[in-house]
Amino acid sequence: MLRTIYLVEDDLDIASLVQFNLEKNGFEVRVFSGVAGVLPAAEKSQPDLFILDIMLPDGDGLDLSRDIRGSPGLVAIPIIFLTAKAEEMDRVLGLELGADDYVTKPFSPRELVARVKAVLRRLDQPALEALVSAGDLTIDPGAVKVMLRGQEIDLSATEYRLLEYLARRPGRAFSRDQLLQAVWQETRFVTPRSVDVYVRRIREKIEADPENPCYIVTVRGAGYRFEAPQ
Amino acid sequence: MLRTIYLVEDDLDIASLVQFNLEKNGFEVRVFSGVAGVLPAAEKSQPDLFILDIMLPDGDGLDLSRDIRGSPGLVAIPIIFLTAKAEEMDRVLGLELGADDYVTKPFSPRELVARVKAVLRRLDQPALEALVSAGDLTIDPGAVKVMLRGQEIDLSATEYRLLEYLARRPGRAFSRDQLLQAVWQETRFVTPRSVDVYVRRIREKIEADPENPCYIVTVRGAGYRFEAPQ
DNA sequence: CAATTATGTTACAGCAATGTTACAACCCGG
DNA sequence: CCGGGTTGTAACATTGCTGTAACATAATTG
Repeated sequence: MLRTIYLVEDDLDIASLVQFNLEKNGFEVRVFSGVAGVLPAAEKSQPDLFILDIMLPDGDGLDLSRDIRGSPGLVAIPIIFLTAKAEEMDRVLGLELGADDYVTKPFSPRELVARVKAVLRRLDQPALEALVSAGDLTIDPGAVKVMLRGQEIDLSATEYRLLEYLARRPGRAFSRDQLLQAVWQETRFVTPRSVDVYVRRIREKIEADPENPCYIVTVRGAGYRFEAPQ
Repeated sequence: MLRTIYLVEDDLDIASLVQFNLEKNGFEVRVFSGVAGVLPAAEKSQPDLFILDIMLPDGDGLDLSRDIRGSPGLVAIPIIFLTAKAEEMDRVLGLELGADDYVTKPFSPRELVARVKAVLRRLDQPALEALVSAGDLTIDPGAVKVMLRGQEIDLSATEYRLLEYLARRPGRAFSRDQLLQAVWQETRFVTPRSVDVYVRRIREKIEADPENPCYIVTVRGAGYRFEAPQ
């Protein structure tokens, strides 16, 4: 999907540099050299992201962002600020206008592109990032991290995916084949028995007593089920 | 259904920005600028979700969450934390306060709204497969689990399949051959008398008095029938 | 009431499902 | 190209399920 970015920047050197780099990365860029005209255009064409310089000849990027946040159709569109000085950055933070990120000049075009992608990626995946908790266990899908009583647990990629899949669907039993289908993408060359081995490995890491598991319980004849203990 | 969210945040700019965005998405928002008064109000009106800033003028959001988790009426209500720094996030996870998610400042209103929705959606996701109930007995086909007066009953795979088959068709009698056909796939090598044995085993596990069964009753000359007692 | 038939009950041998361990192939970063 | 970690499988161990037979008991019949 083609993403459109509104870049509001009066310095033409910077503007064309940024524009070039963003377009090279597959974004459509529309450049404004001042506050004027941004809001009406945005309300019409609904960009995917704003990059706002703070100091502009005909106004203030912060005021513009306030207008954006005040417009019902634009309130949710992410904003990245460009600031020349640290003090300005403090103002951005202080105002808590829902800035999604900020970059201080001088900046590298690559860094800015990376941040643009990060912000858009983050907004694409919000539902997947909510914490999953059960008993002493907390899974942070955003960080791809598992905590047990405050201690980080080291899991391999497959172990993590299997645990997350089960923990997101607590109380439901899944057959080995279902798990292979969901957690492994290629089910053809993988034995259902591999699931047993991975369940064992996870139990070793998260269960107080791996012989009497309370998180991933065996459902004889059916498969495995994740349970929130107690 | 109108969902009520308690927002505890001392920065009025942030609070009103969040309030505006949540209300725009159909939530009712009640704003508190500090810890004081939150708990009594919550115990009265039972909000659907808390959003807690961690640093507050008159206390600590973490302490407040501890109180929420300690109150019987509020223990299950989800909490999303607002944190200024990543280190604070680790504290949230480390303390095992049952956080459902966290958002670090600066955040975009859209992201926060998305996370609120994700948390609420996750909570009212019921088992996809409907429960089968009869008397003190509840069968959860999704979990492949049988509960008797709230206690989980341990059944073997065949015992479970037979009980589920009968319980889904209460009041109807089935011959041993019919049951073999339905519950066992291979009827050729199995004696009809095996059904008797399995009925006995199930009775031992679910009947108060296995000699006077009230769930699986014998229909002399015909087979067995499941009944909802009382 | 005895004979007959249907169902209940128990114990057990065989075996299928799962647990467990070790290992070879593989991948990936240094 | 080397070393550490990951991955999937095989092989063995173990658990407890499974179905049957044999006997016990209850219901039905004449």
